Amino acid sequence: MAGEADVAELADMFRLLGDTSRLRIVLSCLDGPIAVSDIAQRLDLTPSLVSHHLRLLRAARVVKADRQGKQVFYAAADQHISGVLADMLEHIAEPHPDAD
Amino acid sequence: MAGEADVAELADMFRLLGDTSRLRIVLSCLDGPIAVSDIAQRLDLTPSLVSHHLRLLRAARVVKADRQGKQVFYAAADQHISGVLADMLEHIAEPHPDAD
DNA sequence: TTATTATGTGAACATGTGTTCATGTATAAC
DNA sequence: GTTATACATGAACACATGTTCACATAATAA
Repeated sequence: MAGEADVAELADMFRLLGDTSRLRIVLSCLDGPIAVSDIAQRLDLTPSLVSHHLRLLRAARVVKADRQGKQVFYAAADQHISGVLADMLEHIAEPHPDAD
Repeated sequence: MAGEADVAELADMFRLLGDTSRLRIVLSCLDGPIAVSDIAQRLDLTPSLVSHHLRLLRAARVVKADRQGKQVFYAAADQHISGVLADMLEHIAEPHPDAD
């Protein structure tokens, strides 16, 4: 169903979304292009930390950068990201018949 | 868009899928119910390791267990999981105009 | 009961990684 | 040129976590 190389890349993508700070950054980028400093202020994180995370997210093509003067605006790279998040939110929202 | 508690649970789910071994285990469960020992053999992992991972996956309701005699069969918990994996695979499969 | 198979679990180690801090680079205004 | 702002980056620390090993539990068979 999925090749060996795909599995590694898949895991990389999910691992990126598996951190709270990074996930919040991605969610902030879903609404539209937003500058690094605005993300930092909105999430109460240091600009340094946000930049570190954005570098990883950009390398994995989760977000794309767009420089405008001194500021750099980041936005979600494509629709699949929001699709993944929507599906996962549905999974969480599902009622649990607490079967253990 | 997403509450603070949801973000934490979302991140937990993605972190689980962010490990290669665990992701392969989940993928093995997509085809249908499969026993622990079969997963271990198919993926060349120790049954102990598979069991450790399955415990986490079951706790997060990614997979569900079904005991049948000595064996325990695991399967994907719901459709959202496969949906998430499909979307993420599409994201990876997308052509990259190598813009850095 | 004992023996065997299948799975679960706790501890310990090794490795990965998120965060902070200090510093560096880019762009704009003066 | 200098100064200020916005962002990026490298090192170092602290912590989380995947894996292994030894052992425990569940279920079947003799």
